[in-house]
Amino acid sequence: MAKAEDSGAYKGSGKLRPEEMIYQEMLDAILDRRLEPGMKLVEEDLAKTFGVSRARIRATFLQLAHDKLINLVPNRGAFIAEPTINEAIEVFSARRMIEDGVARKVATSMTPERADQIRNHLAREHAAHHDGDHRAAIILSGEFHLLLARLTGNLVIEEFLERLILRSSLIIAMYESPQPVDCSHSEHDRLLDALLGGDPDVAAAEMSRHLDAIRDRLQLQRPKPGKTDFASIFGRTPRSEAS
Amino acid sequence: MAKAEDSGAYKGSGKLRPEEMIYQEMLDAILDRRLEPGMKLVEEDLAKTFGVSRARIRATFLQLAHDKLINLVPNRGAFIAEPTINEAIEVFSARRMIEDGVARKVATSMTPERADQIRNHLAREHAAHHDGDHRAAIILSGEFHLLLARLTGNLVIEEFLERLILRSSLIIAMYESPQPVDCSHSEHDRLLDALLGGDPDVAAAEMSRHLDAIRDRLQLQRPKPGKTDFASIFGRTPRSEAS
DNA sequence: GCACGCAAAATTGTTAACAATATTATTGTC
DNA sequence: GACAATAATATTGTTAACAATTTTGCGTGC
Repeated sequence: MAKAEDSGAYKGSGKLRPEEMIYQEMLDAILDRRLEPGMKLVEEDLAKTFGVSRARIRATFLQLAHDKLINLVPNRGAFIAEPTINEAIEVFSARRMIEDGVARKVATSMTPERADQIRNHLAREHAAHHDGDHRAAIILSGEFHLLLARLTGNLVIEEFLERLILRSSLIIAMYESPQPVDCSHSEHDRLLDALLGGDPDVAAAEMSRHLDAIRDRLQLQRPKPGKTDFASIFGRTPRSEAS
Repeated sequence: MAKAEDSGAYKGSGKLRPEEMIYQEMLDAILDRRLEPGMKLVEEDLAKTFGVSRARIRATFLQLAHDKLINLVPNRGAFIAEPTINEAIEVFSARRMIEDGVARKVATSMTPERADQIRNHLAREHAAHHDGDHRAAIILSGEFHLLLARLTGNLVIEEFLERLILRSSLIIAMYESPQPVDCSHSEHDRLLDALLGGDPDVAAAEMSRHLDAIRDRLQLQRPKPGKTDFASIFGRTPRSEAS
């Protein structure tokens, strides 16, 4: 499916290191759910697919495992992560803890230029929604939060939040409700209003509400979705078929 | 100096995976400044020292680089990180942003058992100070913050803060003032009082003050210490010696 | 004496082969 | 026909050798 092709065109000047390219490709596949949670990742298959050595794939695995996007099991291999309900709750709780602080800082250091930057981004979000581009909308929604993190001017926070947002994307892809009631763009509008207000407490409260809302829109009651769990799909216990 | 020896005694049951052992040993060496900032880490030397293959060392490097404790330069190798003054400031700023939230959460979820856990830890900190064990004091001081993170019950926060505290330890080791006025144990006492008070705002304010105090005790005015920067050590510009 | 360039050494990056482990298929037994 | 033991296969873990790159040392010319 997602072979490496010849490529070299869409990545600009072609100076990009192949290792980052592979990481990015796998990332995209995970967030697109072309690679489903629980799926086994065989080193040699991937190596052949990308036309690199196993060692390179192994290094990429380490990176993905560090971001909690795959699980590395000794002697067994790599598997797409299957964030549990509890993990999902903890991730959004952690984000609230951090992004409250982000909102506070951004609210108290607002400038006209920064406000324009945010408005600019929101316009793109609205456009994606208008065009019905669900995938772009999800990505832009994440990048909105990343933009706020960047406005704090703190690279440490920015980098950590970037990873946490990626992890959130996997969680959302895994637990989102069948009919995506994705009204988060209007929540982002409200967030901008709060940030422009300049009151750190109000901004933090609005951020908390927003992140809780995202979490609450998820279908976090199912015991464990994903993978090829036919038993849950067909609502019966497995039995052997007649040969 | 820090050879692997035969070892096997101090790591308990001996079931510990060697990869984690190597990471831990290198970590200790970095925080002890047996490995100085800027120092080159040659793969083969380390491989022979620890009696493992270069591949294993390479994997360990990736982990350390992810924690920002070493720098990985393509085709050049690995170097002990030299956090800049700006990085130091950002790390403590990030910690304040996060640990304010931690303090808030701990203050509002305090129980007698948890209070005892904290008091228990403080007793160990005091003991280390009393014994003049500087190294133990620094480690325990970091673990105090980690304990609070653990009390939030959020593994995401705990793991991130663990890395940030390690990074802080490197920064402190690099920038601490010659005469270590390490009065942070009394600040931890005050922090406990604030947490017991139950007021989240008070607890957060006390945490902010404490982290700012640590930062302010650092000698963050020097342009760039570490390495073999003879020019700054001898206060003169380099010149060639007569052969 | 100093700068430049070239060659040698050291070091990292990569590949391929081998060993250890886990998974799957097969066979035999009840 | 179901279950257990065993062999065959597939996959991961590890090692060693080779290629590419950088660093170092040396010599030459100015």
